[in-house]
Amino acid sequence: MADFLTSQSEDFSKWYNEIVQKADLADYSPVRGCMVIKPYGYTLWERIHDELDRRFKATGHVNAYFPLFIPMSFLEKESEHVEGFSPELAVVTHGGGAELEEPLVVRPTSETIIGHMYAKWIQSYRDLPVLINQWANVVRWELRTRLFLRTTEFLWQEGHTAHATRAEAVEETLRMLDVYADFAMKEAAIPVLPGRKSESEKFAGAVASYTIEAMMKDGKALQAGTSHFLGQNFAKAFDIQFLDESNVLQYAWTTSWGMSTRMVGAVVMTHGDDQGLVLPPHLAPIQVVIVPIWRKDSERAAVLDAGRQVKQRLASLLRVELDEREGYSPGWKYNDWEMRGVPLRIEIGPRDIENQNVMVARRDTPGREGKMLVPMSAIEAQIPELLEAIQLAIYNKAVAFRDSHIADVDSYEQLKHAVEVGFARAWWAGNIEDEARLKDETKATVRCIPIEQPGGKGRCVLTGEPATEVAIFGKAY
RNA sequence: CGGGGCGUAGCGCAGCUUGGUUAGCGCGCACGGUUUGGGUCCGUGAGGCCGUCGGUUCAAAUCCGACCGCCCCGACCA
Repeated sequence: MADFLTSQSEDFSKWYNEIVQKADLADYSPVRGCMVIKPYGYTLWERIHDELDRRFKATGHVNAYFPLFIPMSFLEKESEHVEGFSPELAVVTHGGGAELEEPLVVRPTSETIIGHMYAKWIQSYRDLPVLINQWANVVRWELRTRLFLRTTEFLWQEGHTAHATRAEAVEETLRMLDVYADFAMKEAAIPVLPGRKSESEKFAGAVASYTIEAMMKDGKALQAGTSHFLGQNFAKAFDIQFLDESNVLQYAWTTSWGMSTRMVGAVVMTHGDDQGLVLPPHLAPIQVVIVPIWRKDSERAAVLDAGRQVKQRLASLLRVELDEREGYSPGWKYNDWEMRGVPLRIEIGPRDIENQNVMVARRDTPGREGKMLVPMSAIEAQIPELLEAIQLAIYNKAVAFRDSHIADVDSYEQLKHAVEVGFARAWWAGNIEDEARLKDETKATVRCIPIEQPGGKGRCVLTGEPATEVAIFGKAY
């Protein structure tokens, strides 16, 4: 594996683009910055969708769908919100062959239109909480794009909730942050740092934004999911009011939270290697691929039959495919599935049938060390276990990488050095101006103020003033 | 919008400096055979308005100009 910490960022881009291409995840579209997600890439997104959706349902959320078009005036109702998003809006000015009276914005996010609907739906404290999620596409006209990480249009889910009290809304915000962190760690095997966004990095219109930050293989930070406490800002802008138990008119407290197709990019950049994609077993659309091997036509039937039997025995336990393609050598197939990141490969040939075993190869351990013989009788017991072992192994590897590239620093000089090869962790009491200075001088930003704090007091790494919190600093995507 | 690179077959590229046969190579694709335990090998074949427009010239992929587009690095980015 090439070391991207010391190399140019062009090299990392090249490596990343190659994996996306080799693994057959996505393609460029005729429209600049818009990505075509190919079938295999989409199955990966479906896995992410399913795992997240399961968690949303388990926390009492339901799905709904809101329109793609939002009247421009809706965005203008929340001043910070429109200010934050206006540079990146796609605006529809014509429809039905005529100029529209009011331009329509292609949603960059849906707080406004959902806020408008919630105002109609919420009258009483009995209507609360409203816990709705939508799976949708959004458009943000970014100047510079990157497959999966920042595309003009992307798929995501956005949850929007309304609550009767501030405490409930704050609790919801943190609960969903926790859902994201849990998903990232347990399913995507990506270690993340949950924390609060700094003032300058928070969502336009939020009271507080929370994030899970992951470290990519070049030491840069990727915001992998966000959860916002919106206070009463949007409720006031859209008149989301209700009568409480004592017949007093109150503004609701709202939250929003989202995770996007960017997660696919995060998986690539966290686990991928020179050979291609490496997928965590829990997310892999295909967890095990069986490659049949035969030399003579006379062996073909028996080998395929054995392959089908193995597939059938495993099918109820995991996602398994048998590669029956004609005209490709086993070596070619190995390579093909390795590029696609399939965690386990089972090879079955005449020798294996004779010895009543199968050759199993781990994607996360290339070469001979990743190969082992498993008795045919033990596959139901051992293959799922192996997948769990891989899931754990790649997570631990990612944790080890990240932790060895986070430096605790207590001087600005050390911070500058640390963010060149990873994250820095230091006391922070800076304001927006200090953050701007930090970015100018180091290209790094406050990635988050972690939920887990060491306690005690220190001196701000930039200004030297007293500080009560530590922050994570790094360069971001 | 600034800096750099590049537009030639589906993909990756050579040819351009010094204009001149029918524009080439690798991969991929189609067909036939051969092979299959780490990307088999051989043969045959299909596939091109050389980014667009204009200029110079007897003659332009090649020289000149303009434009368009793409990639990378910045700026921008909850």
